[in-house]
Amino acid sequence: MNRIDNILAHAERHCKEHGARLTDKRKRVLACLVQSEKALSAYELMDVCKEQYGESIPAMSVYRILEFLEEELLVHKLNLANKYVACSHISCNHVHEVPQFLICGNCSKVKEIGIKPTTMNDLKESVQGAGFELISPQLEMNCLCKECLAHAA
Amino acid sequence: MNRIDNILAHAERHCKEHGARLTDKRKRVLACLVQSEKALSAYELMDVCKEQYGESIPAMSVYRILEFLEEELLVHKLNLANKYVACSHISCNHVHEVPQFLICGNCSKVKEIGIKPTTMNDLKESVQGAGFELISPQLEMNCLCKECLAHAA
DNA sequence: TTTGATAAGTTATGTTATAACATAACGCGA
DNA sequence: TCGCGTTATGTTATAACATAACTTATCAAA
Repeated sequence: MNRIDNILAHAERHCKEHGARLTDKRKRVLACLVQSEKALSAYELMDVCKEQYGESIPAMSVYRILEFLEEELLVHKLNLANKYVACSHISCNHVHEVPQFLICGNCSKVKEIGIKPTTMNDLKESVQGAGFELISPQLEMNCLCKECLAHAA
Repeated sequence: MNRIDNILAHAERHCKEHGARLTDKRKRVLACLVQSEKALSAYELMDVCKEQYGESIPAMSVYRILEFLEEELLVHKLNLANKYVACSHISCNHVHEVPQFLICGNCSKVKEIGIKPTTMNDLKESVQGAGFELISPQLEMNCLCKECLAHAA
């Protein structure tokens, strides 16, 4: 059983546990995202599905499927880039913390990292000091990955 | 001389210093942003200019003007919200640091805050540990402001 | 006053996202 | 297994955000 199938199996089990249905289309969209290893827009995802599975899913459906996958925590939306990325912890069984994302501005590669709780707390304090409350401590940061940095240099 | 005029005067001086022209339209767009005290999309800005000055500026021009104002560091683009906000330090004379933004997801109010250098360094370390390099340490965070929190409660 | 550069106008189009309504598939109790 | 409600998907239209490419106007310096 390869990596992708393993992840999909986990995803399926995760959905079943609370009566959500990971249909074929949903599975296919998720599979595309997992394979791509980088963030894709809904429309890019449409194209990839078409290429990989010869099946065209209308844009509207892709958005709905992404919405579903987000609710299931199988996919994250990156608001900075208006793209979507598979959660990198699908096959870990632990409940994962709020993710922080590093997005390569050049190739859309995404890395999900954890941030030290103390750093996060410092941030929260600054925010509260300013009279705001973090809705979601999901930080997204514009970066360059090593490879693109090397190319640029 | 009121607050807005004061800011505009500073902006004008700032532009003059290196030969950039703060034209009437640019000044008007900036004035709208400063007055609004919250983030506006390019199209909202169009509407506000129309209301406030009875002048309609085509969307295309608004985008170009925003681009100019960004280069002059008079305006920041918030990628998280696809909106634009006036820099809150126009009339300070000090060179300002990279800003961090708190964006109220409900009313688009924006607060520009500084983050402790130590916190920022912690972040940078985490990022580098993951093989990425921050392009811009301009963080944008989805928040709720006090007022909206109170309303919601 | 010509000229060259910058700014603004105009039109077309690309990209991301949602609304609104129709149809299909699925799953459960009668 | 039939009917029915729920959920998923299809379809079409349109909103919202953004850029490209080309034209015209304005301004300031030679």
